[in-house]
Amino acid sequence: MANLQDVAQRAKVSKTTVSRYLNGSLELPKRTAEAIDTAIRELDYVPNAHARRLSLGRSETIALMVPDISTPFFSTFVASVEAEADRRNLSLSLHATLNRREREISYLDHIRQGRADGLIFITNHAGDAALADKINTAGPCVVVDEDVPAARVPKLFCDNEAGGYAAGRHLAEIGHRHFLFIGGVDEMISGARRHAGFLRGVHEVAGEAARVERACGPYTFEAGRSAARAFVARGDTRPTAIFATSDELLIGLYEVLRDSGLSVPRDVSIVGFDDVGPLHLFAPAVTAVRQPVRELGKRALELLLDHKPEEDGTLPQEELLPVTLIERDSVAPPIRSA
Amino acid sequence: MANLQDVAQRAKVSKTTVSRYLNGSLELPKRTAEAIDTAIRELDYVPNAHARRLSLGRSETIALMVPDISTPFFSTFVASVEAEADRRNLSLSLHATLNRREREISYLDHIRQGRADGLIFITNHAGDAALADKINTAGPCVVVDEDVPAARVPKLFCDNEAGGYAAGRHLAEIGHRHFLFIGGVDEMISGARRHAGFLRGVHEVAGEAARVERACGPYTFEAGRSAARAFVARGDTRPTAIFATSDELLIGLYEVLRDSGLSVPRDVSIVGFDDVGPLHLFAPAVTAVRQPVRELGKRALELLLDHKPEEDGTLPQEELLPVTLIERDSVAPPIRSA
DNA sequence: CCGGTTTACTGAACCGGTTTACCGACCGAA
DNA sequence: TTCGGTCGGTAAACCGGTTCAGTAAACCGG
Repeated sequence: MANLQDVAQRAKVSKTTVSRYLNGSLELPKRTAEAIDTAIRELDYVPNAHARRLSLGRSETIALMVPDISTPFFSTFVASVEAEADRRNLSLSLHATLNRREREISYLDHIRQGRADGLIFITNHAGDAALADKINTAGPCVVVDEDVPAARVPKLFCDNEAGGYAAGRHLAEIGHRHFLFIGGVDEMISGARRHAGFLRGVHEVAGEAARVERACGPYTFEAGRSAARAFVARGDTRPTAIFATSDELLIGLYEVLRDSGLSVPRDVSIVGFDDVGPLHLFAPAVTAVRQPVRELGKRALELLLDHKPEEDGTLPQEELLPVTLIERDSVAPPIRSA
Repeated sequence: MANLQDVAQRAKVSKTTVSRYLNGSLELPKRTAEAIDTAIRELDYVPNAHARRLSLGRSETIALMVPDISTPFFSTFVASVEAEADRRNLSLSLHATLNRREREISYLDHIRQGRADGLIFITNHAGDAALADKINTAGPCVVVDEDVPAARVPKLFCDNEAGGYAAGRHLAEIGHRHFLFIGGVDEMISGARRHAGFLRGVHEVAGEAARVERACGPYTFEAGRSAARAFVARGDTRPTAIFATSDELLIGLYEVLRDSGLSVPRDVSIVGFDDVGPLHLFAPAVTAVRQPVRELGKRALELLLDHKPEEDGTLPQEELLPVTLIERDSVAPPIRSA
């Protein structure tokens, strides 16, 4: 393959000239410019990205770390980051961590190796100090969706508290007084904030009469199924409304409920969270708090690229994107008084 | 940041020694090895990936081009490729083409720039000669899921014909004689083969009595909706069974049917294709031909890495992965005789 | 004590760009 | 005639690894 030198030789100029001409740091008279253009065409010259990157010290690539790519939430997120990256002529290097710490840490080293100029980081487990430390020293990074508390980098979340609040109010206003909140452990802000918001919404409407139970767990199908099985097994002491705080939890929940003979929303009302999958086609269509996933992706990249490292000693900002409650058919007034 | 030279100096050896030691091309006595290890630790040395790549002439990265990342089918595919790439210590560079030729072509140039050592290419429109030419000259590449006819590279598809056949037989065996096939234009092998298989399956069971109509179009929600609207508008001359040949088509179809008052499977039986989304939770649960998406991703990378460029002049192989018909609740015998 | 082998390393070229610092020719003005 | 400035470039260092082709010293058998 032809390189700069070959082009220069053929155009009877120096490497420097060709390089500067191509980067626009040198105006050339028409004759010379044409000679170079011709040489490039004839040799089918394509610049070598590695040489360029080594020389420039950057990779024109940003890395994206997510727990799993195949879930609708993350894949939509990835798609929106990719679109924004492409708009800026950046490559996107994608890594699935499967929520495992050692993978997260090893990928963080990739950044230091120069494989990426910046990182958008999503984890789904409560971060620890070692992880935060890696993040703080890895280079440009933004943390999205779930907090890593000790990380001193820009952060971007959806408004989890407001989402929980909307779900809580909605269910309480329609008459429910006994609730099951599924998902999230308190170390994770999405769980803690959705829960706090839910409590606030419920109590604001229903006062102290309301009872909110909680089934903690990760945002997985299996956690949804297992919470649902426990729910079904309780018989008449069951809450009348469930807030399933992720699409996966909701799907697991739906699977078990559908097999259990319980009917939604007659026997139990349900509100979901995320609303990225085709929840409107489920039986019945699911009322859910919708996360602005595409905006999340776009904004994450903006934050990453526009953020200037702490000018003073202040902490980088934490930004919240608004959520929306989408009403469908999975919520109705309670029949039983539980 | 420390580089190889710094490490060498500190360990009182040469760059060469450190480099070869790290790459395992040199055995060292314990004392020297320890000196180097210590120097690396003390300087917090991390090798520079760009320098390494330039020197080695490869990028330890493979590129993946898909039309869209956010659909369940592609995101699952991406996830499986990523997993396999990670297992082999390769980075994955992700690109969404949005099915646009100029994007496909421009990304293909990335390969020649050395940004990736190989490419897994998926397109969703009938490829043309210019595209095939780019593919043939871009470097290591495999074409997956949909054909680019003139490309002389390994190809990997699911067994579309067998999938169509299974769907056709299944619907015919249960009593249907009048069908609507939705999706795919004939220039695309997935469409052509699914259609051919469907016809074969139907006619094998129902003989010449069977009528198969076809609504061509891309694999999109909107095409599904529009085919469904046309279907609903026909009133009593409607076919009694529909084969919707992608998850997106199926979802569009379901949306319109659900609003139209037609009931599945009483008024119309439906078989889908892909079966990646949570089709088992739809109302009613969808009978569908399942593609082995994860195997597709894993195998694609294997083909890419293990394929040696045409040893003789023969065309690289085309490989087919088997599909499965998953029976659920969207198929029943026809009521009306249409 | 000599020649050959092994051990333990090393110098310098090379990958292919970018960039700094500088140079020679020509032109217009003083 | 000489000085300064613009035009049109260029030589060479640099980015940070890998690797070919050796070499110096120790060792060892005869």
